[in-house]
Amino acid sequence: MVENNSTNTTIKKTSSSSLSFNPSLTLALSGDRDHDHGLTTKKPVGDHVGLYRQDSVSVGSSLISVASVCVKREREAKSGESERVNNISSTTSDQVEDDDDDNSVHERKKLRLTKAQSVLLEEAFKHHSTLNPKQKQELARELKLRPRQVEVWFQNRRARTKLKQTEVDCQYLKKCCEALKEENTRLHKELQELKALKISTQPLYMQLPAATLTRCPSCDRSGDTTSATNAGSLLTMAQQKPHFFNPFNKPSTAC
DNA sequence: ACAGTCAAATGGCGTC
DNA sequence: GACGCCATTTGACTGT
Repeated sequence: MVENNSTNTTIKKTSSSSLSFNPSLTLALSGDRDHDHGLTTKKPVGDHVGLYRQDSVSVGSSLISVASVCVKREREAKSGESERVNNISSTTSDQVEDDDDDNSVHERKKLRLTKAQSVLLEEAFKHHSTLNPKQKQELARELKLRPRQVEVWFQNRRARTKLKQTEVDCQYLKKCCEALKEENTRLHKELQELKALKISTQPLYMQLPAATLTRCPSCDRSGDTTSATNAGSLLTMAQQKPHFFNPFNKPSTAC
């Protein structure tokens, strides 16, 4: 994929040797970079840059013409550079698609959309996050871009939206996690308090460490208090007093 | 000069 | 086969 980047044409000598690039693609002048980060380029640009300083681009139908005019003027400004560029850039988007693969030069020059193009694409995205072929063609025609470029822009835009949503979800889950941790800590504390309370009211033999409470040989019930996972089961086990096997007692008296 | 960021573009893969 | 999604690459640009 190769684009006719006017910025490069102005600044980089490499573009002069790449006039066989697909000239139908529109590229933002360096002056348009301010739509990305609110900053202007520090590089020198051509005389036609001023044409693109349209910070107050309106949305809606007028946008289309704004974008088209920008693109058209950009191309007109480049008319002196290459006759071929001029010829093809004045063609329709259908023709734009034709030379997708035929250029032997496949340097990957990156397109920078103009602000108007970006705004129009954003507007379109607000209405539908995906485009049907007809919409794509139409949008591409309005923007003087190849349909594939419009398609790619929408794909990347969807990816950005998804990423943003993932970040929002992540933040929400983090908050949930924090809340659950707090709740868990609180419940643990409560459990300890209940255990302490329970033990202090139990008979002496029931306060023996779990290790000393072995399996009752006669009824095969466990006396291991570690299996009691909550205060309720603790209570149950306490009520089943005969099944706690005290090794200090004679087996016959265990149960 | 270099690292970091953003976004256009590519290629692979799955789905319809 | 066209299309969308995803991971990745790559070029343009900024900040230090």
